[in-house]
Amino acid sequence: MGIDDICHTSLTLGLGFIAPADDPVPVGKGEPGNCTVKRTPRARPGVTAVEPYLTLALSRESYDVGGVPKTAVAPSDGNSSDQGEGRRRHSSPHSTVSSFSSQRVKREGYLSSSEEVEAEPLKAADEDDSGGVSRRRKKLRLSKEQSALLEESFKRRSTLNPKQKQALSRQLNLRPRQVEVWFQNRRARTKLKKTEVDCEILKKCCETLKDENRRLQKELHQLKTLQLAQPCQLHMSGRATLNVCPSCQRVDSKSPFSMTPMAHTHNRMSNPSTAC
DNA sequence: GTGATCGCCAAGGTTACGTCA
DNA sequence: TATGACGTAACCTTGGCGATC
Repeated sequence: MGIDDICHTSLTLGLGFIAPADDPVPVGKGEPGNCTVKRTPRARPGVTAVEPYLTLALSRESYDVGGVPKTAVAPSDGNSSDQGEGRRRHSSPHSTVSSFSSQRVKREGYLSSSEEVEAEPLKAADEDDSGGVSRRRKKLRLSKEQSALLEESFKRRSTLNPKQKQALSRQLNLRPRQVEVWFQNRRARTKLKKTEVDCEILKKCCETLKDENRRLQKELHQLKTLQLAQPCQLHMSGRATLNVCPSCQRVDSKSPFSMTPMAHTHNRMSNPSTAC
């Protein structure tokens, strides 16, 4: 299928299709209360409601139980910045066709009735005070219970497979996408925190090494001075030599004239992390 | 075996909202 | 009460990787 074909398909089957704002569609067949939600594609600022987006379903029969076109790419959840992750993702490695796929829709749980968990956050985000279509995303504040459960899950595993995500989203009464985003952000924060901790450790390590270096330089200087003052004592046997580490120039303070190599010193310096 | 596609993730970043001092 | 700082939910972009077709 070429680009032209795709374009024709979009025009023929889906261009300008908008679920009527006053036509709530049922969501969540098995959900308690069988709530309804206005799944209205929200317009971008300055863009009319007929902004083209793709759908292959024009009739109500083509909706799944979640009330969402099974193969449609709706304009995601609506505000200007979060338009169509599925439209833009993999723009480089994947083709235009691919980026018009239903990735985002699937992620949002639109494709599968089993994935449609709840829609209240969407509903809240869909309408402004005047009952019209809001262009702002409604930020959800997770409850303490939700946060605790998410944290607990994150402690067990920092990534979720689709089943786990689904189960967790049901348990939390959140959309799978929300669980996914939470885990992504959580992983990012964890890594950032770890990086900060590592940075502090390295700073301390660096200071320690600087101090040690200064001390060793001083020690070396003293020994060189001593060597100049008493050369015969340092070459009494003709075999004894200063035991100086070639990399850090440290002299074995316990036995400066030993014949044994300073393996421990080399190891310490070649692996700075063990030095701290 | 190879290429296209898909799904997921990481990394690095932005935006917008809620909270609090 | 207004405001700025901060935390964070939600999202974007680019790119990598494994699985599948």
